[in-house]
Amino acid sequence: MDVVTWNVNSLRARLPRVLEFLETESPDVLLLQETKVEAADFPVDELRAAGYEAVHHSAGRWAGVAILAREGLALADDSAGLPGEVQADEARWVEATVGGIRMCTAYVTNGREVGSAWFDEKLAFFDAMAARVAHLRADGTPVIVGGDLNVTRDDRDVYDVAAFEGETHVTPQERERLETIITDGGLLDAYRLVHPDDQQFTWWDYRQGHFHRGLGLRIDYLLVSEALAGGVRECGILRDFRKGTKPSDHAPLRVRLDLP
DNA sequence: ATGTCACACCGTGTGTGA
Repeated sequence: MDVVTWNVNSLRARLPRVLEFLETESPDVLLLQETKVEAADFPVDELRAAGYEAVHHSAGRWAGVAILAREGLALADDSAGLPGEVQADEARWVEATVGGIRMCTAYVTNGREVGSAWFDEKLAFFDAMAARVAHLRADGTPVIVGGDLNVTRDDRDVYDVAAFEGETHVTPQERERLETIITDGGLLDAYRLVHPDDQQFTWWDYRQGHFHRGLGLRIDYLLVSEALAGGVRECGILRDFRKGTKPSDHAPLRVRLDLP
């Protein structure tokens, strides 16, 4: 099974690239973040024409998450929102079951400035995520949590640690919470599982030619239950989709796994 | 160099969020 996570930075603006992706890569499941679309405007028909069913949690011009599954795969028991999240109207979490796996996707709050109310909201969102994945673990259902978690796991995931001194995405508070999500959820970071020593990024600022200069962060993740980890064959970042016409500032991240 | 992008708004630029 191929599962991909991709922050598309507006599904309407990115629809041509998303349809291109579905056509050329034909993932089984595509987890989307920052769809930035009203629920009534979600492109259900275009995606169905491409052979994909969707569930989504949409809140208009900001945030928004969705799960796409290839036709023929049952996309069941979808649930929008994260229990315990502070801003329940922001559309940052949705989950559904596909192929016996509980697929969860998150678009974590940016946090803006360390110490701000937005930063506190970000830490609270991580805490709610940890509680949710612990609950799912207790249920015994295999889980994949994918999304833009807006935090680097460690310094290898940052192009220049000095450039991020005092900034969000690199603080111990954020990183400790990511580790707690991984530990409490019984999860593994699929990219690190396959690439224990590499430095590759999933996001590059649009400005200053950062992509072409190789200046990015690894802030998008696919976290898989331990029960699935043995089946992981491949995990990689599809950098080509950060190139070309009107790209997102994030590249898709894909895991290929054999189901237990 | 806060240098890009996307969205809303009666709009042909400005504010907001990333």
